[in-house]
Amino acid sequence: MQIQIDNSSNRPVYQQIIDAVKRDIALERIKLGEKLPTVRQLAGELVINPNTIAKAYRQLETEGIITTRPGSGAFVAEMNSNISKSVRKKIVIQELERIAIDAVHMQISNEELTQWFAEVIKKFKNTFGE
Amino acid sequence: MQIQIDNSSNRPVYQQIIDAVKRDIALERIKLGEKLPTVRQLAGELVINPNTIAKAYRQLETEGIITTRPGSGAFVAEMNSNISKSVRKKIVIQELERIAIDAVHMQISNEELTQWFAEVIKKFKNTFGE
DNA sequence: TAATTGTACTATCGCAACTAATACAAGTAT
DNA sequence: ATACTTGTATTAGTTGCGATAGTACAATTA
Repeated sequence: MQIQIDNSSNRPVYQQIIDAVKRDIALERIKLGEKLPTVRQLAGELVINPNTIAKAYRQLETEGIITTRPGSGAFVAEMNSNISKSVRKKIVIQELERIAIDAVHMQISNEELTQWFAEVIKKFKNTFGE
Repeated sequence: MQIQIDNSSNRPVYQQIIDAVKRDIALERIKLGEKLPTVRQLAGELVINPNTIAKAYRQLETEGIITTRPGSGAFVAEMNSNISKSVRKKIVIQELERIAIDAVHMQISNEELTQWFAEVIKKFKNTFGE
């Protein structure tokens, strides 16, 4: 787990931790069943309040990304999305549209954007759904 | 200009207005030089404080999306991104990665995501850069 | 039994978002 | 010229979120 907190970012710290965990799982840097750093340990490393880490872990558990057990630790859970297919599509499309809009206003060409998309996809190809 | 404000959303109102204007421009619902609703008019329609609209317009002007003139109104400006190419790429890649990560955890397949991407792109194909 | 781990709770601080009211400056219409 | 419209600026106050701090609890591990 290598997490870089950007204090100048307007993205909340607890959210940056959630982002990092999700990213590392998607990139297979941490795998199913592996243990995450403890709340207090991560808090020490990053020099932030343990409550902030706890908040991130709590939300990750709510989302089904990890499972936690007091006395034991936090572990990477199996992937099984509890949201319905239609809702998932809605969410993703919404995010894709925002990118497209941003790209238009940045005067990025259709071809460029498509190529960048392909590059990104390649990075995660091992962990996509079946 | 048809703007829908979602008060239950955690996205700030002024940001939703910015999103809507950018979207309508990217979809060619409003075109170069056309006039936007006045601050007070929009505030009346959406039943929100004029200052909130003003804040959105001010930021849109800063980004170069619109030009405003007191006494006259706000108008759609020409598209010319002032950010460097490398920075633009960095921003877009970052957004694309976040989507990919979300998609992985939602167990969306590579093929599905790619198809959705293509669908979205098609909507905006007229307004992409050259 | 003692140490570790995640959770829960309360209190506090700082900041962003939003509302509100008002005044101002620049353009438009007559 | 005069009156109106338009975006801007300023100040003040409220609300909610993010983060910190300290403490206590429950479950697991050694």
